[in-house]
Amino acid sequence: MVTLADVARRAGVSPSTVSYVLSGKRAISAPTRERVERSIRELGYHPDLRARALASRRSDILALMVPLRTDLYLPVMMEISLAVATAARAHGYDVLLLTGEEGPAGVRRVADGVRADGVVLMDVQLDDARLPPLRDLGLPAVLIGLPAEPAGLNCVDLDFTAAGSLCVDHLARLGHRELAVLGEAPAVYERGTGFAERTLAGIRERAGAAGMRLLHRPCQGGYPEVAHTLDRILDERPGTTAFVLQNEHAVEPLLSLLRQRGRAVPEDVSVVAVCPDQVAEHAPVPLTSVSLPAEGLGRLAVERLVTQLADAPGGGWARDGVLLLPPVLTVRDSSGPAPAPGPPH
Amino acid sequence: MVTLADVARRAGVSPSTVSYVLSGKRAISAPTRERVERSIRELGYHPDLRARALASRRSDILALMVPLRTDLYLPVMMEISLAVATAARAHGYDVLLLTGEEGPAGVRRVADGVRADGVVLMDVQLDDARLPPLRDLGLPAVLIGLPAEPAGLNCVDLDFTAAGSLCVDHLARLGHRELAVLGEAPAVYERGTGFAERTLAGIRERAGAAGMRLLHRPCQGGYPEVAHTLDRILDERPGTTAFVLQNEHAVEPLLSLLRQRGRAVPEDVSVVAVCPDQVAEHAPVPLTSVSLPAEGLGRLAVERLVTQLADAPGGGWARDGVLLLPPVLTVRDSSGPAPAPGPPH
DNA sequence: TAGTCGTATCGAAGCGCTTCACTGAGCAGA
DNA sequence: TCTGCTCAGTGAAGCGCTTCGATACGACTA
Repeated sequence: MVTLADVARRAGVSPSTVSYVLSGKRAISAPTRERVERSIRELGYHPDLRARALASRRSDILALMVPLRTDLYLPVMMEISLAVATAARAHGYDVLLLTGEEGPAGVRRVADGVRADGVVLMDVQLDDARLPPLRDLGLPAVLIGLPAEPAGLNCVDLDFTAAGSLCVDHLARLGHRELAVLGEAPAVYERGTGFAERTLAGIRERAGAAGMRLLHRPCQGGYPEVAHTLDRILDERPGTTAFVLQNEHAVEPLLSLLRQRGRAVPEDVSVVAVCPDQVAEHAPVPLTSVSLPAEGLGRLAVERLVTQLADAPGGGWARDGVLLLPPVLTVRDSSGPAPAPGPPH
Repeated sequence: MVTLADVARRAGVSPSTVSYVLSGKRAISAPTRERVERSIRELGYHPDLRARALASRRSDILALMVPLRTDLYLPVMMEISLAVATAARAHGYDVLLLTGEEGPAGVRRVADGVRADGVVLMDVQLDDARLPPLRDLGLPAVLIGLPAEPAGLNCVDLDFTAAGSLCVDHLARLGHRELAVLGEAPAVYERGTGFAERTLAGIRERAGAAGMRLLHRPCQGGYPEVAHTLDRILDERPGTTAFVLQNEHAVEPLLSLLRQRGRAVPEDVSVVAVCPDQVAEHAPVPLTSVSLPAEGLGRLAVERLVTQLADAPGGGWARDGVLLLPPVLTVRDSSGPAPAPGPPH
């Protein structure tokens, strides 16, 4: 193994000089730099990152805690993770992959063992058990999601409240008066996952303002579950002409079942979803949707974390707090004017 | 920060003793061990993993290279990744997340910088550019997938050839004589992704032996693409009564389109898929399928890598070479006896 | 000409842990 | 009684890099 000392010897300089050439933290004359660089090239030297991490007290590693859940939509989690990895690399960091399974213990492990300089947390609950250790240990962090108490925390998320409002605005403008929300799985609400609640809050508020009737039903993905939920909705509110959908697993079943029930989309019923563009575009009927900017969230999280690390290497707290991305609604084929009131189906 | 030296001082022993208590590499008398352990507890000591990595020449980190592709089925990649992370933790390792984007350079970076003790490679091509650096640098590795030249490499994969055969056997036994294969996206074949070819080989061989007519069409996911491919197939071979499906993105569209075309599943047409059980179970018609054991592959890869590291810490090559998991076919609702020959549709 | 400053480089002291060679003490066998 | 073990524990030398003074030297200023 070639070490920095070998490089120094061959270049006829001291090790510190080589180090400074590498880090650029001190001025080095052109001829010396050249000699060192040649020596590096000729020996095929690569710095040992472990030694660097120990001496410099920074590992150039970011930890990423990915949820290990079956009720979330994996492609979104995957896309965020890959965006985090890619963005981190672009900033010279590597990414350590932790699973949500580890919970607060994982945060402690990383902080205590100084494995990473900072951490990105996904799938943040309103009352997230990982936050106390984060605060105690002063580990620089960015959350993708919004806890109940975000004070002093660096958070990034889609503005789901505004997203919900946006969906309702769109439907209200089209003349719809009876709205049903097909939400995430019950477990998602039960464990206090903020984004589901926030979307609903946005929907509720705007529906109330617009004088629309509203029904909300959590819903597991899968045909039988969606069928059951849909039938209940149509039974209780036969006049429902609009759906807001926040569960990627329910997209195919819902569209398929609506057709089976004889409701044409968008002629009889409009559907607006909150989901990734890819899902909206590839649905049997391309969906009018508010896009879930998975890639953007991942990238943003890394950028904020990197900034934080540069500003306060020790682990000072974030300056800018919460950043909510404004939602964007794209009109596709699944939404249209409310049908003229006619005889119930 | 509490260091090992602090612990030693408080316990009244030398640092090496503390180290040995921690690692268990030497016998320590019960009373001494107790004193050290108490001292650790009282000081809240946690070893600095960077320092440990430097001194012990192992980082207890495994690198995982995840593909960054849009034509693969993300949930499978995600499931494998999470299984790798979980299994690694169970063996005391952390996981470094690399993206396929980095290619051979990523392998070099990890090896040169000694960031990880070994690497798990996903999405292995027949002629994979990451293998030469792997061999040159002697980095312990396990591939999930099978390259063209697996000699001396530690590989884990589903036996896709056998999986293909199994599908055909099942259909042949049900009396089907005309078979169509809806494969992965063309790009997947073009870049030489072994598993797609191997499945096809298994199908071809067995179809030939059974005297079945066979048609293979690569197919992108999505409705328009599947519709186009399906129509071509039914046009060229109107008598087709059986489909083998190897593209998760095509599941919903295919079933939906078959129904639209007036072909009942399984009465008129049987469909057998190679896909994760979850996909098969949640399809509109639960699919007879050969399961893709994503979780198992991830776990297995880690176990083999960990074994390899224990056996030959320096990075000797694997002993057992290639391990192909036997495929398992589960009969569900999408396959049935071939319909009696009748007038073409 | 002496004093001052800035620049380029060096030396050495770490970073916190592991590990090897060694020391004593206790004990069995001869 | 002496030898030869084993068992517990110690000390010190690293692991390969960073970083903080200190130094040497030429160029300016006064």
